Formats: sequence, C-alpha cells, structure tokens
Amino acid sequence: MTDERKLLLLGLLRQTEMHGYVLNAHLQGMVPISLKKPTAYNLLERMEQDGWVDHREEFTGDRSRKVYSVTESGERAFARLLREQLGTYIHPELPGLVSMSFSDDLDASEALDLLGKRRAELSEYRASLISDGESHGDELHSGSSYHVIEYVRRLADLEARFLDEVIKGLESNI
Amino acid sequence: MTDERKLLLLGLLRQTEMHGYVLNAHLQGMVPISLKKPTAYNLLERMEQDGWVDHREEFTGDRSRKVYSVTESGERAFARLLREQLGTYIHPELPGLVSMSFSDDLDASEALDLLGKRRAELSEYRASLISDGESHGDELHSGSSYHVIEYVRRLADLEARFLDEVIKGLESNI
DNA sequence: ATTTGGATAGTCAAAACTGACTAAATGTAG
DNA sequence: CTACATTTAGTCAGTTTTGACTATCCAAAT
Repeated sequence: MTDERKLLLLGLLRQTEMHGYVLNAHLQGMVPISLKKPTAYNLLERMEQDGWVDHREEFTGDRSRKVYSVTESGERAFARLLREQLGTYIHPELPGLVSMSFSDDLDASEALDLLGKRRAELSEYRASLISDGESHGDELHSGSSYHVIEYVRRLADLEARFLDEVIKGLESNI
Repeated sequence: MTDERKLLLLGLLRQTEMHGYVLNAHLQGMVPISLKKPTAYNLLERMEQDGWVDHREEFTGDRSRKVYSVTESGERAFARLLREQLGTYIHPELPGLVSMSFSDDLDASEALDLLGKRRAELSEYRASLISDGESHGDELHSGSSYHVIEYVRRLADLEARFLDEVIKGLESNI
C-alpha cells in the first residue's frame, strides 16, 4: 500500500505545506488508512529523493522543522498515482475472520463470551463514528467524502449484523 | 497480523500435517487473509523455533520435503491465540478510499472512466465468489464458515453499492 | 531419448513498517 | 522560578513481508 500512502501524503501536502508532525496529527484518526509516524517520515524522505517533494527549514525560536511542499514533478506523480489507484479495485483484507472460522474449536459458551467482547468493541468503534457526525476529519472533505464517510459507517453496520448472526448461530446450538 | 497468520497455519496443520507447499496451495485463493509463500515458510520456521510446530523429513523418491505438525505446546498456543483473537475487534483497512477522496482533482468525465474500470474489476471479483457457490475453499468449513462466506459476499455487494453511488454523484455534476 | 513445460519446494535480498526511544520546547502547579 | 508533565519533532533498530529467483521432478510431445 505504499502507493496509496504516498498519494495521501501528496494530497495533503498539495493542499497545505506542512512539516512531519502536523502531517502525523492529520493521519492519526484518519479512518480509511493507517500511516504511522515513522512511515510518514520515511515516505517523505523517499519522495524527496525522487524529487516529488521539497522542504525548507523553518525556525520557530531556536528549533528547526522541515516544512514540506510538493514539487512540479510531485504534482505529476500525484496525478499519475491518482489515476492508477482510482481505476483499480483492491479487495480489502478482513482481519478477524480466521479466528471466527476456528471458533468451533472452543466450546460454544466460551466462544459466545469472547464474541460478545468483540461485539462490544465494535459497538464502541461504531459509536465513535456517529459522534463525529459531520465534523469528521476536516481533511479529505471535498465532494465524494460524504460517500466515503457513509460507506465506513455502513461497513461497520454490516460487520455488526454479521457478528450478531454468528452469535445467534452459536446460541442456538449451546 | 502475524498472530492471525500463525493461527491460520496452526489451524490448518492441526487438521492435517503437511509440508510448506501444500500449505501454500491452501492459502492461495483463501479469501479472508493473504499469506504469501515466503511468509508461510518464515512463520513455520519461527514457530518451530518456539516449539509450536515440528517437522520430519519425508522422502518422495529422491527429494526431501519437510512435513510439519503441531506440538503440544503448539496446541496451547493455538488455543491462546484463538481466544485472544476471537475476543478482539480489529477494524479492517480499506484500500482505495484515499484515491476516491481525491477524485475531484480530476475532471468528472475522467474520474467516471476510471471508476467504471474499478467497478468492472469489482464485478469480476464478486462473480468469482458466486461461481464458487458452495464448493469454496474446502478448508475452514466447520460451523460458522457459512456465515463467513456470506459475509464476504455481502461486503462485496456493499462495496458495489458504494461505488455506484459515487459514480452516480459524479454523473449528476458532469 | 530428449526437449519442453508445468507443478513442486523452497530460498534470499530487499523493501516496508512500526515499537520504542531521544530530546527539545512549552505549559503549569506549587 | 523551578520541577514535572505534556506536546512537538524526529530517529533507529528490529521485525515482517514479499518479489524474484533457483532448482528439482514428472509428463507429454517430438
């Protein structure tokens, strides 16, 4: 997923130049993709080597920070990556299904307990999506973002229904 | 996701001892999780170092293969991992959403083209799930597997609806 | 009998990712 | 004003993952 991460960084930097830490702040809690701090710094370095981004040193008081911005070449790379990725379907990995597949190796009552815990965690996550309401994530808010946010919600609901069905199935043969 | 991969390998080996290549055959096309050959070999090695699995050399004609099986300690590890993972919700990464979020940086007609291509690829994937019908993946077929398979289908349908909505949205403001 | 092509079995070097760490600046409670 | 916690900014070493490669075996075609 390197390319998707690069696209994300370029897309954010294109809107506002910023330094690594701010970028990171934007990334924490960004729903669709995970990009940890060290990865972000690493990608910035590599994109700088490729001439996609550029940085100037900024001094706040004594301390220097690297403020990154996108170059011409980076703009072209952004467009290319965007085209590439927009036109390609990649099907998501679904963590947690393996254990579910083996759940019959536990006795039903214990499996139920555990799935109940999982279900609670899912509810919590789902709730965090609701409470965000419209104010979610400031970034990525042009046009189709509404659809994206709605999609993330529906996916959570689908997961919930799925879990509930599995739980019901287990309950019936306890 | 190392732990989930380990759980998968242990779960398969518990059912039938086998050597790396067979394992790999089972893994290719297994829907929920991706586990490439070198990763599988690497995990087997590490789990052997931890005493979770064991192997004997088997000679077919001239050639030797390592046939792996799960040890006592591996059984315990399996149970522990299973409990851990069954009781934990991990929310999936959703590749492809970043580019969708930036789709407005292309003009609508081009974005539509590209999303059309993506949509076609999704359809193809969805169709491959249907055609598998009941015969899918032999492994992981106890109890809740029906739910898992059904869930994978519904997810694909949700993705399709989502894409269609985005496409419709773009069409309306072309 | 030999070449060709695919299935089988695995290895390795390189890339990608992240947990844990450092260290400076900035509050902030006493 | 000073000790302590928190935020800001970044680095690094280690683990994990994988693309690409090697090499053997078998079956069928030539």
